Amino acid sequence: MVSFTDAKRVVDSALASGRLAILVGRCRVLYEGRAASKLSEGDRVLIVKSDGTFLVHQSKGMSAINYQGPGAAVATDAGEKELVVVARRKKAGGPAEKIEVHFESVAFADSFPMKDDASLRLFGSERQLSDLLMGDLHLIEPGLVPLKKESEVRKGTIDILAEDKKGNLVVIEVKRRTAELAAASQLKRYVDELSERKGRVVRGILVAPGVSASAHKMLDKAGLEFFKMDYEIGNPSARIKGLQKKQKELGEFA
Amino acid sequence: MVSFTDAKRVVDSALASGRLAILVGRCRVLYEGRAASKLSEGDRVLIVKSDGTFLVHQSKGMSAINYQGPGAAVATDAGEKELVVVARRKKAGGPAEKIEVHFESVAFADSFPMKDDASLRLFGSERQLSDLLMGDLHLIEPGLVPLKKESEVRKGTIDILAEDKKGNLVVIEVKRRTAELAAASQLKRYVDELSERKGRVVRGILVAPGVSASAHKMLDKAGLEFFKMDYEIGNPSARIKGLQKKQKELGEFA
DNA sequence: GCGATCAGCGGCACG
DNA sequence: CGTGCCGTTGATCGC
Repeated sequence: MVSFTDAKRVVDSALASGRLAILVGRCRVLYEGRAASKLSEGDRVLIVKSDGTFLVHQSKGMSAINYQGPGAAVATDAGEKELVVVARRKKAGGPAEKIEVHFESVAFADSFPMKDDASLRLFGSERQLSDLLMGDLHLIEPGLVPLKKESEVRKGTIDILAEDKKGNLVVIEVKRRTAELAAASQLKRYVDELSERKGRVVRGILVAPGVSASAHKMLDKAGLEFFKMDYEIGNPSARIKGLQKKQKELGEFA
Repeated sequence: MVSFTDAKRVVDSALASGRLAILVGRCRVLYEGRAASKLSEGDRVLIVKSDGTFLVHQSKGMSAINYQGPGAAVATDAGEKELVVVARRKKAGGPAEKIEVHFESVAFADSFPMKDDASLRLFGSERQLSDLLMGDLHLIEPGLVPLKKESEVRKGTIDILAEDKKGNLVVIEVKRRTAELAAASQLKRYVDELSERKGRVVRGILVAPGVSASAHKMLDKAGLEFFKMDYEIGNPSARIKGLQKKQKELGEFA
């Protein structure tokens, strides 16, 4: 058991010296900001990072039950009957936010210096798959050549803009997992905008490892296409295994 | 400093007895599964929950840099030069996943019993706002009456299905924050499906505290409408402040 | 700063 | 189990 004043000192000194503080104890939590929440008494882990990150974890589940992102101002108040740790934050364009953690007992409190200059190297992101695909557009369809990557249109960013052998513009949207309705709608937005701006037919191809039934139907109706893309991810690499044309030219492209 | 064998014991016994384990130390992390990642040496916090949840946190940022959800099988291996903690998991329909945390030193290791039966009560969710709105549809438009809430259609779930005074079906989609292109597309999917199934014109209203310019334009083009909804969130309540009709009947509904 | 999108999204609810 | 979608989404990138 840790006294409230000791626990307060741990958090205060951690904040002052850029260390990470960990508290474990019985507490209730109040949140008010973009939404509001109450969590009654229970044992939880509180992590306070030097950048203001504030995380309350319960005994189960992956997500913090209450949290505040980098930039939060953390204050402590040790009373007779409880220790209160408060995180306040004003996000740009949003309401003021506040989390109060009321500890009725603290089982553990300590802080740790955290030297860490490393950043994650991730393999298999959509962006990386899209890059790989750029060099292999002929696998999707002979004669398909890339025009531009990550082309900005008013309605978002087109993953790959290409041209087919007939000279048609082709919008390619890549998904790293099964494409659903939202992905089909997204592709349709790009194709609609581009076709309207160019005043001619624009093809659209959704490239993903799979597609949901209703997304596929929606593509059909809109004259858009789907290509199944398989890929393998190792460490440290990602590789597109091969592209199987599952469906071709559903619409007519004069 | 904690010995590798002691740290291993902490994790093993925590897993055996349903406690939550916390390790702090210098480590590198390897991940391979749906994607793959490498993170070189640095000081991190590892949390292992009794449900298999596995979280690696760096000194900054809100999100765990590597993680595994509930259900992961955690194993430890204390060697001469390092302590390895591995989490494995096979998600349904997904590839096998594995995280390896290689500790070269452990600054802290302990486990804690976590009694916690409380669950979060959240106020101001979209669902709640939608419920509030159901009782006040006349504020959006005189004569608007609710037909159904959370109505399932093939393409998703319609927040509120209503009927206007002319007998037109009205699909209402509620967003708790500024509506963007995706929200407009979502509404359009519902309206298109319903109008096709019913064989008659169906109105669609996007209700949100704001709307992006391009989303608004897209609504216009599709003959859909937008209503600005303001709300207040207190603890423990959420209240829709009042509805101002910002734009009415952009399309023609014979 | 707004806006659009990705995320190893996670989580939930419903078919 | 797939599918859709909300989330206090967070994080990123381009304008």
